[in-house]
Amino acid sequence: MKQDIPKAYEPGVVEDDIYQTWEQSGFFNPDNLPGKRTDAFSITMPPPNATGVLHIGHAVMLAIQDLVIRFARMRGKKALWLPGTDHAAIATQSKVESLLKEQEHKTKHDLGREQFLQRVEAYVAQSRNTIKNQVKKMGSSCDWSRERFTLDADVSLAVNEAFKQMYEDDLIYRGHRIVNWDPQLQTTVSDDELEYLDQRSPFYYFQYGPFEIGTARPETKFGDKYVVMHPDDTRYQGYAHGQQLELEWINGTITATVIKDKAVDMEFGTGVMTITPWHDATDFEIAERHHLDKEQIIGFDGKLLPIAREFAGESIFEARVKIVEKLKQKGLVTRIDNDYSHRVAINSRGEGVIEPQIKEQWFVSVNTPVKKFGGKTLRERSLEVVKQGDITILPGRFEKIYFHWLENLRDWCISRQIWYGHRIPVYYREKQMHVGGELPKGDGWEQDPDTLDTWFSSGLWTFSTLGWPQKTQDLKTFHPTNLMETGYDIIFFWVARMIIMSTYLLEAVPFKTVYLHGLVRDEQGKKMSKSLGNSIDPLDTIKSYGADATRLSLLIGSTPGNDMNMSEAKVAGYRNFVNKLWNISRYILMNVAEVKLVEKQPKPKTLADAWILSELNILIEAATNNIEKYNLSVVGEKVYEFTWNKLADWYVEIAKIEKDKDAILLYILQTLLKLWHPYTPFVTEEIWKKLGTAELLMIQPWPEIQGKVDVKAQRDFALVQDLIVGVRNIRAQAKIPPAQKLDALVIAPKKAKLIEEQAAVISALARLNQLKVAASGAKPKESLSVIAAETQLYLPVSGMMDIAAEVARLEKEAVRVEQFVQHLAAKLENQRFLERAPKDIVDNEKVKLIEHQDLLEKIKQQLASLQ
RNA sequence: GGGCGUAUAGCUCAGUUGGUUAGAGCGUUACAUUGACAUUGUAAAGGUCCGUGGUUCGAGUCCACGUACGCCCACCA
Repeated sequence: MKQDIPKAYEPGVVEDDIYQTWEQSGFFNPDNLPGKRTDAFSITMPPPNATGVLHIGHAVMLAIQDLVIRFARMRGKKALWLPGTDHAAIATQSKVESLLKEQEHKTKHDLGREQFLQRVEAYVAQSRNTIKNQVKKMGSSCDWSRERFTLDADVSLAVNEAFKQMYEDDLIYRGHRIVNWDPQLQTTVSDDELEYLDQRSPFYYFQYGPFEIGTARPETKFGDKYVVMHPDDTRYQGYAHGQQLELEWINGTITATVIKDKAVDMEFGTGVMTITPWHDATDFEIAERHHLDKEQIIGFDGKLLPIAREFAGESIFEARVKIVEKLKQKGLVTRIDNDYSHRVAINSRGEGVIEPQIKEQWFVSVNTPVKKFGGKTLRERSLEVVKQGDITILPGRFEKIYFHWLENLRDWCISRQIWYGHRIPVYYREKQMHVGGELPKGDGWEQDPDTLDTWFSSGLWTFSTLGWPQKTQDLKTFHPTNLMETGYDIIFFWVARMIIMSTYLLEAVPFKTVYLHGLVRDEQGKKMSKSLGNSIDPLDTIKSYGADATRLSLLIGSTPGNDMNMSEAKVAGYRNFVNKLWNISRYILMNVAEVKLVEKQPKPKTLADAWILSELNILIEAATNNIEKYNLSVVGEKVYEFTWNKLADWYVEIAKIEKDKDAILLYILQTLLKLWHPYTPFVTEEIWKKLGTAELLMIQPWPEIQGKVDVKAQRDFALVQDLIVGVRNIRAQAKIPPAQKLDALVIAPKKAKLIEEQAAVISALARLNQLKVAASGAKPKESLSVIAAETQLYLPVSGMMDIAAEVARLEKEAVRVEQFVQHLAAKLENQRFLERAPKDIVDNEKVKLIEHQDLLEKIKQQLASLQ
């Protein structure tokens, strides 16, 4: 039955329909998969922000995870890819705040907590579907029936339970600490969410009693009554720790105390500094060490407090200038360095300049011994599971980075002063405190106004999505998950936190393998950004080139941990390939007598058959092994190479000459569609439909090797290729049209002794030339048989020149091969090599020697026949 | 300041515990081509594998130092 198949593949026409078919089949849900499936394979999708739009970073994550999960599904696993969205507390809240300001000129305080949160929820509900539909555009085969949102009731329950358990185990405590305070968003910001801007600003030197101190922040100096120096600093040996000095300062005479502490850098400035413990983390630590007073200078609104007297109520930037002026008048300014550059911390989620402040916050203690870890701490346990190999991080070098980070990890501040998010499950009534998710009985209980750091709930994501703390069947089946695939930029934010939470709460790792993909950059390797105008929108490329081409361009040429460059030209290139695959299929389907499924590998009848089937088997094995090892790019390249350079360029061409290849062509096509499916699900599924089966490709079993790899066929076919290409070149140089008959002769000699036949072709070419050059017109005396008769038709006199070129090429080749043979022979006589090199390498070299001696012999024969 | 990387063709990058005579895609050039392919084919040109030493029978691969670039972390007031 001949089918009418369009000449070009049009992704835009078919992709949405195919996705719908997949979704309706129910096979995204592992419970519906056919057959008996005992092994589970699960991936939890890193949840995109609910209010976001799909960007290229999501696209790469979806492409990789979909590939892996489709592979697992085809290999007969109970494959679950659990999708979700994240509430992204700070980002979402500030987005809604700015909308409110723009549209209604209101702040969140005008609405109040309850109303404002309703607005946020409405906004989230409306934009959540957008990203969900965009995820589908990529072809993501995730189980939407298990989709979770980080603020879902059951997920929140897990969050409260985790908090409670950790509190009861003394792993969560409340304390005063320096936090990064964002006066603009009125919230604390975690260390990981800080960004630094290089700034050039004046650096002032002031006279502070007998000392000269330097600062870039004069406005914090009101309360400075401790002067600190290094205990080993010989310049200040005359001053003793604890010594008190009377001195003139901004607002009159004060008493300063000398503190000796090793935190001071003797090389920096004058080696003396005053400290402001309330607004500087280093100073805070010094103050803690020596039990010094801490005074707040700057309010949470970023304005100076009454301690600043006449400057009270002014912003730090206004006050800075005035204070310097006042000190100048008092003659206390010794010099000003206008060329001082330092870094200013800002909130990466907003724009506020960070002001360190002391606040009462909730913390997770990473250094408290945990009973169930036999006294190990959360930090130590998290290090251990990776060191022991319970978790593998790809690429390996990130394990080092992970260790380094954990070894230096400090307590984790988990409270945030924003409204949107998981509210801290703690209730207060006068001096009573109740920890737990439910409002305690009785009147007058107030819940803590703060919310939890997003990463606290994200840390539970692999199991809160599976029903924990309930002991669900899903949790039992799918946890620990098999793969966590995410960008290397959030290894600390998220990956480490998941390991901490899961090892503690479940006493199990959250995942067995971590695959960290790189950043997607533009073709010059620059970061993509809207302002540069160099970003590629995956939704655009899907529209113009198709989801399959978009996926390929993200999958091939990308290795874990390394950034990859992306350009529209690259996507266009893969669109060409997808179209090539389409046309190969089109040709096969239109030219076979009967389209049908061929499950068993047909018997090879000719050299070309044996060769292509061997190549296919090699490909199947390489693809399977490498996907299992997450060498995803390599597999794409190999299958690509097979499809284009082996199947299309050679085997399909040969099939035009040799007949009776329907079964093999169909078998190869089917196998290839399966191999491609995890990479390019849409086009393969579309072609599969035309094979006359009602079953979906997505649940077909992954191909297995059938039959043996015929090494001899591979070697012989390589010679055939050389011969054909050589003859074509000769003809091309002599401007003679290609000869299909000649190709046919070489590809399918009538006799079995293939190589000899080829030699005969060569020798026939040479002989004919000689004869023609002789211009005698004499008939060849020896029987050149059919070969000569055929070649005669095409071979020109001028071909003699090309024979000379061929001889030159072969001679050159002979020299090179001979050199190599000598090299190998010498090596095999080298005692040290024989003693020291591993046995398999020695054997390998012996085999190579024989092979190359053989090859040299053949080249010599060819040469002889030409001369 | 501490840590982790990268340097291979004009461009983007592979190169698997050291073992052929270093590869691919794109681009360039030549030739062929209207075909299953307006998205095709065959080939060619193009390399000091950043530099200098070292280990080894053998180094793009391992080591040391240097140079250039990138990223992450950090308490220099």
